[in-house]
Amino acid sequence: MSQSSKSPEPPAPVPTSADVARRAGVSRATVSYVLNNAEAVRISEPTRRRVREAAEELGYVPHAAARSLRAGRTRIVLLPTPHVPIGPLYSTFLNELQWALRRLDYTVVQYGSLGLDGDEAVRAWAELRPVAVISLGEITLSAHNVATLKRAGARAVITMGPVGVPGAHALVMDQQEVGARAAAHLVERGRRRIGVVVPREEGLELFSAPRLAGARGVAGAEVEALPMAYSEESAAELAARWRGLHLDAAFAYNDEYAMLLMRALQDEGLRVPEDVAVIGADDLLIGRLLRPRLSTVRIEMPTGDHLASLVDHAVREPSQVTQHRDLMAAEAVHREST
Amino acid sequence: MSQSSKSPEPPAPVPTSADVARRAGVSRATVSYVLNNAEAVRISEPTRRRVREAAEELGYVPHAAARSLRAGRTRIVLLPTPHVPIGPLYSTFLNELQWALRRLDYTVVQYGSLGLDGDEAVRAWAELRPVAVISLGEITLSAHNVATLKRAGARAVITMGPVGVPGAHALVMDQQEVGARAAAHLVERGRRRIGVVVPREEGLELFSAPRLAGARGVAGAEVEALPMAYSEESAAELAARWRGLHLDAAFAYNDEYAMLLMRALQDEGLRVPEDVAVIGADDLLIGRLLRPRLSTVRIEMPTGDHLASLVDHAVREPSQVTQHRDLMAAEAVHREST
DNA sequence: ATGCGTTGGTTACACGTGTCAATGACTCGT
DNA sequence: ACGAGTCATTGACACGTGTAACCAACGCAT
Repeated sequence: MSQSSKSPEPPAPVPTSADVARRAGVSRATVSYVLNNAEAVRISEPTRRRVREAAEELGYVPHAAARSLRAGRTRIVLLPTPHVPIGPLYSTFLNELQWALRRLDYTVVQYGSLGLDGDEAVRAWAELRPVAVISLGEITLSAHNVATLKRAGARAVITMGPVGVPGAHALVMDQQEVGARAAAHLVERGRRRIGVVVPREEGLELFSAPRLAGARGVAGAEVEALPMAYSEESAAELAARWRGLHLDAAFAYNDEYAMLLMRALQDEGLRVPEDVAVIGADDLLIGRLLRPRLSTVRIEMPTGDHLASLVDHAVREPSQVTQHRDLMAAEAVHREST
Repeated sequence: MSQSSKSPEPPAPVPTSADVARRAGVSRATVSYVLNNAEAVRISEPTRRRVREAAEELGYVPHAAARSLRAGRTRIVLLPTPHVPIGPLYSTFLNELQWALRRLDYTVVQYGSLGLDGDEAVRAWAELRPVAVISLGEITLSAHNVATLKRAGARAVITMGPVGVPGAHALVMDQQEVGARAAAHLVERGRRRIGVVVPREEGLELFSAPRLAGARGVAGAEVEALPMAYSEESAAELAARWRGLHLDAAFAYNDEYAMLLMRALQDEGLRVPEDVAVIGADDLLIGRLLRPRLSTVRIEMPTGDHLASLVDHAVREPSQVTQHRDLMAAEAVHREST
């Protein structure tokens, strides 16, 4: 609509610091000094003003790539995110983390592995020369991978997977704990045969597999894996054949899956918790809205700000010693469904 | 633990293409040609092999910043995200979008406005020289802002807010429609005095305000705004004073808020839908689990792939004509709570 | 007049890459 | 034997920035 003039396409090249210099009648170096508030060099106040005005008038914006090329380092934090919504708990955590990093003046780059194998994915990451990498464990990186990243300028490599990697700071978040707490809770309350609901959705194995394994490891519990998709149909289908499974308890990947299953079981005429105990995970608020109220496993996640400042610290002080911290705490919360 | 040698700190500088050239015994130009599979120039097969091997052995990884500096353009898509979890519907949409963009070989950069005013935020964005910007409307950008971004190399500026911006491709997503549909549905069913639940959480006004306004615009409805936080306490508090409000219906920002309120109302002894009709929005799966089943407004969002390919198209063919497309369709879904 | 510190600025290089134009080495047709 | 034409490769420049080293002019005491 508001097409400019008839001018065909002189794309009005983006102004550089040289343009600013010309306009202010000074050298490019002076421009750089002024705009970066360099204190080591003395520039007279009138000149400073002229430069600032020229920059303003031209709408000058420095070129981040050129800048970090010259500097030899970036402020990029790479955050390879899984390509499936992991659940509300992690979504909010990631969101929080991003903002905390942004506040510390980092540039957060989302980068998926995109089906590449580990080495290729890491190479792709390294191209950006990130100053830090926070891997959630979508791809498990080898010691060699960590070395590659570090040589490419990464001063901190943080893995949040279930297992630490040599050379990387590890924030171990062992999802097994979640499964273990849930199963233990059920066993305590006299249940023996536990069905563990495993999402059919791809990409969630990263979290669901350890949770299942954790449940398996609890003494006194026989567990059976039950694949189920996140849909009413799938839940109904599972509920329909429930009686034949001879289970007295269910532990679902998630409160959402647990709610879905519990409703389907009730619709099937099964009583919760008398006939079957149901427990979820993540302690979502909505889990408390059903009746009976859903028992769950509360997970103590590190706060986004905390992790961000930890990253920041690691960047400033690239301590040789690779720290391992266990940041996960999980505890069963008894409500009414168990 | 596995501290390397006693070597103090020779940080083993990251290898450049010059290093590869030296090792392969060729010039840097050749390396570039080989590694980029340049077809215009013919390089003998043996040389190609030598170069590839040298690169492999050194673990050479090109420097993205240098590359895009030279190229004069990037593949960065800037995605300024609101700093509050907007809701499951949008979370999954954004996630989908990111992956779709990644598949098209774009680099997605999350960048928050960080409390800066519009101009400053846009300047910060422009530093990255993104090839495209997808604004969700967290900050409303002026025509001047769009011009700034375009001069900085953005070939597509896409706003998803409620209103188009001159110069930008606009994917209008008018949230008012949602409120209007909800209110109309309630009026149709004989309700007159509608309480609209508005989240207390900051940052959601972006979505909640238009939805409220949309409800206000419906003839035959008296609407009252009811602030409520996303917590059981807040919901209970609102429910406790419900009778005094003399309302016969509630429209909540979200299915989640609706569920929270509905449960609180029921706990207060009010019958749904007899005493009060409740309708939510976003058509979340869990909304169907409560009894009565929650009525809602289903929102037809563009798929992530669709938007991504639209971005891609806009980047390749920077059509002068700025398109406006209305991508939002909303319809009320009647279940049991209204 | 010479030496010297201070003020206010500039010149020149480096960062790592892509690519145009030029250059040898070889083959070939006459 | 000699220019014409391919083949394989290289030298040199540009992209936009930050900063160390240098320099002109000035004031001022020797």
